[in-house]
Amino acid sequence: MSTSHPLAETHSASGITAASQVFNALKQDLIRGRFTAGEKLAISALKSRYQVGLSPLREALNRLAAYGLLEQLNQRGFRVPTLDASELADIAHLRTQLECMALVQAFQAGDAEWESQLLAAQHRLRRADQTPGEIERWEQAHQHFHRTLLAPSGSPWLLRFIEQLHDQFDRYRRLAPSDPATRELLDQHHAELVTLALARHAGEARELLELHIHLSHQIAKGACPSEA
Amino acid sequence: MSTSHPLAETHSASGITAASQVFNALKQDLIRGRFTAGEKLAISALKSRYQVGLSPLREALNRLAAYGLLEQLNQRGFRVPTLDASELADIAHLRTQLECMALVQAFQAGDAEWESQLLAAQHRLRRADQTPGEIERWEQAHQHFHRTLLAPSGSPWLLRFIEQLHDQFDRYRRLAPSDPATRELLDQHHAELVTLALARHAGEARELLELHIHLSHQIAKGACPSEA
DNA sequence: TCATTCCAGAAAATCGATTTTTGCAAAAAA
DNA sequence: TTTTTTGCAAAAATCGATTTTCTGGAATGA
Repeated sequence: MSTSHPLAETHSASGITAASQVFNALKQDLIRGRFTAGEKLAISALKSRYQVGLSPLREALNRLAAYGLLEQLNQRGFRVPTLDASELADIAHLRTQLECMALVQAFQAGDAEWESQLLAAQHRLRRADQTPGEIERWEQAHQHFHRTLLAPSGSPWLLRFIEQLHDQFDRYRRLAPSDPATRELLDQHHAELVTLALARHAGEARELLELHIHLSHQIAKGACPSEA
Repeated sequence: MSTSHPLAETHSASGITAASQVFNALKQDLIRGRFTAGEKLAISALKSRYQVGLSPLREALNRLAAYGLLEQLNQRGFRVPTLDASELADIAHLRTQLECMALVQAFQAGDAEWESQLLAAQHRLRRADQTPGEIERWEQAHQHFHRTLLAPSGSPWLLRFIEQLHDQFDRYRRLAPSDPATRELLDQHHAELVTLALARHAGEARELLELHIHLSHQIAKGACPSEA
């Protein structure tokens, strides 16, 4: 657990269900690592933290459990999944496989509109700082970049799974320390990916994406409980 | 919608949460096609159909929406997803990719225990009839066979996605008509897959699995709304 | 001493009622 | 006629209270 967290200043953003709001807020907090891995969530605490009633809260918890960001114990509530090096390896490996598939498809289907959106996304990512105060903006730009890169892939289910794995992966990555030099290197990958995308060099892009995920994996490992 | 459906004779099977029970029952009914594709679910009707209160019912609906067996409209409840030929193609294609990946891994990791379980699963599948009265038993044996085939793959997330796609695929397959000759052919595949698995002929098995899914896809197409 | 049973207190799950939102139809205005 | 507004029933979403289940420690018995 961590600091307090008001859900919304302006009471109830119009037309959006309370359950969805808690879902999104909780999802973000889980990915950001605001809860301790393995922690059992006290429902009444969440209730006051997010300022909602039991029903929408429980609906959000159920959705998150189905999504894989929470574990549901039989009659003992919900718990934050633990971090585990072998699971991270599984996630990283699958990400590589699935994202490479989507990348090749995107290269075939991507049109001029996609190219401009990709350039725009990369530009926004470049401009965002990874400084503590701006980290959320950067994270959003980063996610948007990777999403844009693969978007033209005509496979909704593939993109869905990739998104899910990305969220899982980020649980680790955002908790792990990283040095500026490595961050710089990763950011360089983004730029090179754009270049390769515009030129439709699928093979090279594929290799670079593999490398990109592999390096991210190395960093993310830092979040795993130390080995005995 | 269809016929009535009592959830449980013996009120509340011990230790299992009501929400989970509705979840499972609803999930099965959705996969079996007991609801019309595109239908909007009347919550109060489900309430009496499954004999539960609102809270556990809504929790189940939320979980199913996160799983992809329901769509959640903004403030207008839940609807059964429509059947669409292009989505089916996406599902079938992805199944091929993912299951082939898992198959190769399973062939490497599978041990003697796996081999016997696989033989057992295939035997049970052979003995089960696809007659109307026995169809549920066959479906269960069929699912168990495919699950066993890929089980040794060391990738929990891959298996999770495969399971999810399988459920999606079955929504189509179970609605589509099939002739006995084709069914016989598919069942032959199962037997051959076992043979190839025992011999660890990954390449041939891979091709056969591709063919198997492709043929299933052809059948499942029959469930899609007719083209204009 | 160790294992088992029993008993609050706490937490989760569920229910019934209330509040909010939607959908539709009838009335009013253009 | 066509479009917009208004009002009301139906449905969804949410709340507060109740019921059920779990947990850990004290009491009991071996």
